[in-house]
Amino acid sequence: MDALTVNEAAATTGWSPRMLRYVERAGLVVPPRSDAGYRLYGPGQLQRLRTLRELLERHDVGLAEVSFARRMREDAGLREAVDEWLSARPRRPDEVSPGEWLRFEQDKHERLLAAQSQLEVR
Amino acid sequence: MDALTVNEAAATTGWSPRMLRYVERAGLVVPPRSDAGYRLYGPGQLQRLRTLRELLERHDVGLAEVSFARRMREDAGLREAVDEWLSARPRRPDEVSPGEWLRFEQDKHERLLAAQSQLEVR
DNA sequence: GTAACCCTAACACGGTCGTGTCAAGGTTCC
DNA sequence: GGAACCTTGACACGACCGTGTTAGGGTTAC
Repeated sequence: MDALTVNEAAATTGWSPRMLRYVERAGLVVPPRSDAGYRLYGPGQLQRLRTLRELLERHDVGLAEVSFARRMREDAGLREAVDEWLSARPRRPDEVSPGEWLRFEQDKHERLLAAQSQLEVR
Repeated sequence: MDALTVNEAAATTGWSPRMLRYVERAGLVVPPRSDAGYRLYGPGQLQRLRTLRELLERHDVGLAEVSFARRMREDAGLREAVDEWLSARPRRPDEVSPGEWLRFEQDKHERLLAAQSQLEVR
């Protein structure tokens, strides 16, 4: 009886039931089902949901990105292609000035924060 | 004089000038600038743009995903956290039935194709 | 000096991500 | 047998991704 239904699992992991279904759809935590098709979260899945949550919050990552990391890990061809492209840095060091490529991610973050403070003020 | 301006570089790499600026913003191919601020694409950048294009097409990946792969490569903390989460598979093999987690990506693809054929018909 | 090019900033638009909510219908439990 | 739960499917919504386009203003080259 140590298997929780979706609402119970949500309550003990900090996700919403909606998001638990979404996480399943993304292939990240897929619980087994009862005969009637109910999701049954065991201790393993619950732990996995909690650590996933930590991972996303701590490193500002999205589910899609973790999914992509998983895809790279499973698909050797993809992994090699990406790795090779990334390691083929320019012969002359004319390309990336350090601190430049951070702008992209930072801008996203700033826009997000700006949007949030708008909400708070309201 | 073996450095091309943004329009010329676009013509020889298959990107649009707009996208060349976007790719730069994503930190993937950042050309040096002339005194006046013009982007100057050398042979190295041009090659990199062509191979990037191949990579994206061949593996159905987006710029944001390559950017994320780069981020994982630079940020050891992130890389370790993601890798650890992904390798911490369930003790009992009750979690992912093979072929299940493919649905997510496939669905995306199908919806995309459906949308595209709508356009063609029109 | 002027045509042709470059720059950034911005609007626009369909698609995806993350999330909530609601509807129509099965299941479980008293 | 009805309340309280579960299922899938859909609409909604703001933010982001990929992309084109346009506007206002410098630069280059003839």
